Amino acid sequence: MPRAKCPKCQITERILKSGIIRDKQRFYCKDCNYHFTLLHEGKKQKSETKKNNRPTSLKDIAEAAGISISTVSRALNNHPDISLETRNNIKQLATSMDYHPNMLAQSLVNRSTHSLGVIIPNLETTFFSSMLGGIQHVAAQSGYRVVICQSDENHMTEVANLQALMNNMIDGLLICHTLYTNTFDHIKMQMNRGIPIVQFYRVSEALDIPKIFSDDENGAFQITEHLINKGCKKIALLLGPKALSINKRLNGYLKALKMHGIKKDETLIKHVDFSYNAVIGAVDDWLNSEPEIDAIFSISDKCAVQIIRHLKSKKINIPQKISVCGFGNEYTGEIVEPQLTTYDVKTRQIGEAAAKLLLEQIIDKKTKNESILIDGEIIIREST
Amino acid sequence: MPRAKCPKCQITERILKSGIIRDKQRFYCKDCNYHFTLLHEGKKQKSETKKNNRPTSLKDIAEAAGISISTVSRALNNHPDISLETRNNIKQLATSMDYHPNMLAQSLVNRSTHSLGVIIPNLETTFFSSMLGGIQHVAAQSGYRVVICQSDENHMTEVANLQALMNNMIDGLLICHTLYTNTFDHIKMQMNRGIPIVQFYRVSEALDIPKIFSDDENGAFQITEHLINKGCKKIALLLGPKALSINKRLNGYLKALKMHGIKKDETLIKHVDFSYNAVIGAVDDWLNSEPEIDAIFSISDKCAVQIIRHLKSKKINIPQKISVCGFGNEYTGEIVEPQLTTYDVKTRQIGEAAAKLLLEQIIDKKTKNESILIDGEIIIREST
DNA sequence: ATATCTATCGCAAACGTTTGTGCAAACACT
DNA sequence: AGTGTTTGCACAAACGTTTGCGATAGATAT
Repeated sequence: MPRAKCPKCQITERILKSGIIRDKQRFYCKDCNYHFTLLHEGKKQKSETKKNNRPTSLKDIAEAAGISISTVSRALNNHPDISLETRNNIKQLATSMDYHPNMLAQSLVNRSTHSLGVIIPNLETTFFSSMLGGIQHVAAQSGYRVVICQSDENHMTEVANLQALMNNMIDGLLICHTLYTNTFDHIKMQMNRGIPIVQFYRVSEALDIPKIFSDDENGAFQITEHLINKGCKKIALLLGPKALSINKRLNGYLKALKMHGIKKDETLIKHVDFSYNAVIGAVDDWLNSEPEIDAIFSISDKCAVQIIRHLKSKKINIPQKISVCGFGNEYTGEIVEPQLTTYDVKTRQIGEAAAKLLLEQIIDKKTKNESILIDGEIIIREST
Repeated sequence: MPRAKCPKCQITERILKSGIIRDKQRFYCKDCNYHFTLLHEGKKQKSETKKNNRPTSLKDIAEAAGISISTVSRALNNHPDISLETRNNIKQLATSMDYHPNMLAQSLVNRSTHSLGVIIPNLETTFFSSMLGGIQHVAAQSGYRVVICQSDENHMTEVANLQALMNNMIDGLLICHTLYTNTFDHIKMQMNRGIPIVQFYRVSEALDIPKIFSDDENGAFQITEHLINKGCKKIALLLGPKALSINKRLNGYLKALKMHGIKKDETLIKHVDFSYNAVIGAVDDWLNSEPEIDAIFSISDKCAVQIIRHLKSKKINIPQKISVCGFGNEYTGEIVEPQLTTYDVKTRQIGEAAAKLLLEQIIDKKTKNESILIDGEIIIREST
C-alpha cells in the first residue's frame, strides 16, 4: 500500500499507483482525480527558479518589449520588414538582456549545425595532428567548427564514433580509417543520409565517395629507387600490420625492385605493429640473418628514428653500412643524427584539401565525387 | 510595376509588392487576397520530395504504426509504461525504417549536448596535442564528444571561439589560454551562464574557476638549481613573449639564483616570440656578449633543440662549454644529440585531470572550485 | 476624397524530441 | 456485480528558433 499523499486533496487514502515515470512511482488520487509522482520537498521552488536560471530567449525579449517573437527574430536578423527604429531598440534590449541565440534551436530549424566531424586514428602523432591542423584551419575560415573523434586505431571505436556523429550533429564528415578497417559497411550505411563524407589519407576504393590521398605507391617507389641508386641491393622493408588493406607502399617497393632487376626476397619484408619491441626485433632478425642487408626502409618515420638509434647503439655506421629511410617526414627525422631520408606526405595539405572538398559539397549541395591526389616529395638527407 | 502573376487567379494585374522575404520580392494579389513570393518553376515538386529526403522521425514511425509519437518515444527508451509487445514491435519497425534519433532535438529538450568544448592555442604541437589526447580519452570514457577550437595563439580568435562554443553547443568548456591573453573579461562574461569552465595549463588566478596546472615555478627552479649544481654561473634564460602574464618560470629561475647567491643579470634574460630567427638571434647575442655564458635555459623544448643544433653548428661543445636545458619534455628532446635535459610537465595527465574535473562538475552539477597541481619531473640527460 | 500601395508587425506552423498528465480498458478481489 | 488496482497508451505542452502568410494603419497617388 503506497503511503503517498495527494498534493491536491492532501488525502493519503484512495491513492493508487499508476505506472512508473523516470524510475519514480507514479500515483493517482481517486478522490480528486489527479495524477502525480512523489516529489521531494521544495519542488515548487525549483519550478520558480528554473525560469530564472535559463538564458534569455527570444520570448523573453518579446515579452519585455511587448512585441511578438517573430518580430524580435527578424529584427535581430536584419530582416527588411522591420523598421530601423524597432530594430535598433530590440537590438539594444537584446544586448542589455545578454541574449545569445540558442544554436541548437537554430540548427534544428535550419537543418545545419555549421560543424564538421572528423574521425582520425590518433591526434597525438604529428603525422595526423598536422592533417587536423589543416582541416581546422580551412574549416575556421568558412566559419565551421570541428568535432574531433579519435578512433585509437580501433575499428569498433571508429564505427561507434561514426554513429554518434552522424545523428544530426554535423553537416559533413572527414574520415581517416583505422589501420584495421577492412570492411566499410558502416560507411555505406551512412552514405544515403544526405550528409557528405570525404575520406582522407587512408582511403578505400571500395567506397564511391570523394577521397584525398597521397600517392604512397609512388613515394615508396621513389624511396626504393633512391636506395637502389645509392648502390643498395638488399633492401629490407618494414611494414605495418598485415591487416592493413591500404598497403600501396609494398607495391611501390616491389615495382622499384622489378624495374631495376632485383628479385623479391620474402625474408626482407616484415610486418609489425608499431611497438618498439616489434620494430627492434625485426631489425635484429635482419641483422643476424645471412644475406647482409644494406638498407632499411621503414614505412613510418617514428620507427625509422628508433631504428637509427638502435643501429647507432650497435656501432653500425649509417649510411656506410646500412642506409635507413622513413616515410612521412616528421620533425624528428630532421633532428636525429644522421638526419633521416624520408618522403614528405604533405599531411597538412591533405587535411586542407579534404576540408575544402567537403565544404564545397556542403555549401554547393552537390554530390561531387572527386578524388584528389596530393603529390609528395622525397627528402634526401644524411641517412642514405 | 511588378509583372508578377498570381499563382491562384493567374492574373498579372492588381498585383502589388508587399515587403521582401529572404531577399525575394514578396507580392500580394488584391484580387484573390493572396500573398506570395516569386517562385521559380517546380516549387511544388520540392515540397513533395522534401518529406522523402528527410531522415525518419518519431512521427514517421508513429504514423506507420498507427500509434502516438509519445508511445514510440517511450518504447524506444524502454519506458515501463509500454508493453513488451508494442515495445518490440516499435523497435523492430524503427530499425527497419532506419531510424536514428535527432540529437539536436534531444539536446534542445534535455538541455545537454553531451559534448565538451576545448579551446587550445595549437593542436599540432605535441605539447598541446598530448593534453588533447588526455582530454579526449577521458571524455570518451564518459560518452562525451569533444569539440575542439584552435586559437592559434591569437587572443581575438580565443574570444571568438569562446562565443561560438558557449551558445548551447557544449555542456562544459576546457580552455588553455593564448600566450597573449592578459584580460579575462570574455571568460567572466560566460561564467554565469551555467556552463562550467575549467582552465588548464595556462591558467589565471584572476578567475574564480577550477584550474589544472603544473608547478612551472618549481620546475624552473629545479632546472636552474640543477644547472647551478653542475657548476654553471652564467645561466641565460630564454623566455616567451613578454605579454605572457603567466610567467612563473622566471620566478623559479630567480628563486634558484637567489638561493644560491648568484646575482640577477638582466642581460641574461631575453623575451622572444618563438620564431627561429628570434631564438637564434638571442643566442648569438649571448655568445657575443662579454660575460661568457655557461648555460642556456629555454622555456620551450622546441627552442632548446634549435639551440642545440645551432651551438653544434658553431662547434660549441655541449655541455662542456655550454649546458642547455629545455622545458616540456617533448619527444624531440630525446632524439637530439646530445639528448636534452628538460622538465616533464606531464601534459597528458593535465589533460586527463582537466577533463575529469569538468565532467565531475557537469555530472554532479556542483560548482566546484578545485585547483589541482600536477607534479612534473626533471629529466636529466646529456645536455647538462 | 477615394483608391491603391507600402511599411511594419503578429499569428502560427514547423523542426524532432521528452514528459507530465489524463483516461479507457483490463484485471483482481471481494 | 461491484469495487479497487493496474496496464497501456494518447494528448499536449514544452525546448528556442525560423518563416510563410495575414493583416492593419498610415502614405501616396489619382
